Amino acid sequence: MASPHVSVLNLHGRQGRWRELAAHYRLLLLDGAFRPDTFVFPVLLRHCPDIYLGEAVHADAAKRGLAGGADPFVSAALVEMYCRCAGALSGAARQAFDEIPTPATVTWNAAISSFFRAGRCDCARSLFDRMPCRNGVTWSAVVAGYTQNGQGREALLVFKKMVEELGSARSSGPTPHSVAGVLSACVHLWDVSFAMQVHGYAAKVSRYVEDDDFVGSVLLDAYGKCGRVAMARQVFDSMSHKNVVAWSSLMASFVREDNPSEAMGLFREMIWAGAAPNEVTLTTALSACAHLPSMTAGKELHAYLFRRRGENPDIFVSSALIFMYGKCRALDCARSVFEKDRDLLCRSVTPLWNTMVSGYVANGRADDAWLMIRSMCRLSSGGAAPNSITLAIILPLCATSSLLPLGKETHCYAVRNGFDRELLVGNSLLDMYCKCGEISSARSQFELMPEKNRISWTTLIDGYGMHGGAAEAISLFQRMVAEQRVNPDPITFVALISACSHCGLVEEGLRFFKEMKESHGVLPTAQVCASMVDLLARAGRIEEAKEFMSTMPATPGASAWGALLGACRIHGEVADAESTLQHLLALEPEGTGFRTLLSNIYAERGMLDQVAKLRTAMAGEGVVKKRGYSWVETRNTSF
DNA sequence: TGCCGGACGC
Repeated sequence: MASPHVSVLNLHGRQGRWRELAAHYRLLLLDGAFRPDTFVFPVLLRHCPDIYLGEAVHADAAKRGLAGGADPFVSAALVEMYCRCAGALSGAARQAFDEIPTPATVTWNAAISSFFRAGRCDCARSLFDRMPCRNGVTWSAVVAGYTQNGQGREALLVFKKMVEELGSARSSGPTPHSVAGVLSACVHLWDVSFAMQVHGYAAKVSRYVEDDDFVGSVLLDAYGKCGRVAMARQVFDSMSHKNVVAWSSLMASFVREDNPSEAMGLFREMIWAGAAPNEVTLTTALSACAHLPSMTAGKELHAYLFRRRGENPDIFVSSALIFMYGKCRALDCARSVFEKDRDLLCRSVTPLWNTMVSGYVANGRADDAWLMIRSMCRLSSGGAAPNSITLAIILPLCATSSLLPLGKETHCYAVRNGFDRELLVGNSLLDMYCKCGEISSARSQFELMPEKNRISWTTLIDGYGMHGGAAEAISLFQRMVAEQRVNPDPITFVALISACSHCGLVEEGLRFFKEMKESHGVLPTAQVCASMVDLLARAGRIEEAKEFMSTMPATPGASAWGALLGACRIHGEVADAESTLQHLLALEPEGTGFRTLLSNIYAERGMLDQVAKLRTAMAGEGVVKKRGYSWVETRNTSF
């Protein structure tokens, strides 16, 4: 008669209330008729919060003759508990598994998943390889396990192995779980062609994509995240039942590809279709309003939220609301949402503070951002501890205003709290030191980083380029290629070619452009082409730059023409400057900087009539040049 | 009555 007790214990466990669970268990023990059995111990083990209590439960189970492999379910739960509570350091989990004389398939599966959750891919794999009889759950557990541990390539290999062993018979073929799992791996790897293969394979052997809304939503999410929104839309349209995840995911894809109005259109379509949006959908819709940006649509959503939830805010939704108001330059509205929801949310609300700070940063209100940071640190007055995201928001502020002392103070905070070892913070520190001109500090920060990605390398290459260190930039790039841990992307080449450009190393720049396509498989973007135009034109090879622009793979944009105009100024090429300006004005009619640049070219050549004509024309069109300003700091006050 | 999969913010 264990079932009613198990339900009560499970209820407490699912709500994370171990103390109540343990109290209920002790109460049950007082009843002489109660015998803890094979159903009770797994519940106790699954929910116990730490290794000490876990060992106590283990001892209790042993006393009642249920441990040591006597019961397969208890043994599986012991494996799970030791993995969860002792993590990667304990052999107890492995020992608990080895004690089971003949594990059932579910026991193998549970143990494999537990090892993956503890990050012990090696143990999970050795169990998988030793398993006498695998089922569909086994394969999907291994695919998901590798994906969750960041080993997407391994997940793909296991999926391929599964297809080979099971064939494509519907009865024994891929389960919906394994298809969904491998698609997550494709997203991690950004491997859209494998996702397409999985799609084709699933379509051949089943109707999962159309009939299983879970698989459909994972597939459309994979396409969306890999930048194939049109394909995501096709999958969405083919789904016979569109669940809330499918709607939200497609909306998010539109926002990601900078098409927020399409996302809002989809949101309205969803409401008309009678589907109910949840917190995630609303967060995504708010994000679309922020990207438009549309205060009207955002306010409508705010009103809808208020009617719907009353006074119960959700941290994601509140954060999105603050972000939306910040993007609409309505910082007072953002601040009032922040003040109210910060008090209503009883949990840690650091993300809310972060969003508010980033709103001030995005609107150029650096002083307000710093005031918030200071009050965050005063936890006694209702602040929240700054985390690594906070640091990534404020470090660029130290860089743009060249507030090096504040940057260093932030660096110290990061070191004291262990955030400096995180990639995001490490890259932000690197960028801050580069922009503040402390290139040697940037270098030591780079060398100290335990983990580096493409952004780390590119940031430092760009930093050397900005400070005339083309030789260091080139040797750093060569080291990046030699180490083969990360691949360069178009941005890396922009940094590298710009470094060559600033030092007049035209031939090297041309060589890197050639290598980019031929050796690294990186396709030139508009930005890369603009840096090539800059390279040639800045060195006075204006004709070659123009020739490059007429043959370059991307259509020349404002940055390419702007680079040409800048070079015309250096080399006093008035006629070229005039024709270049016409192209720029066609692309950006509102641009005032370019016209000012041309007027400076006239002025430097003594062509004062032309200067006057241009200035009059600008005034006639109502074009006003933004006033430039510089930033000075003395005794902690900025001017 | 236990094993595997999904969407959102800073």
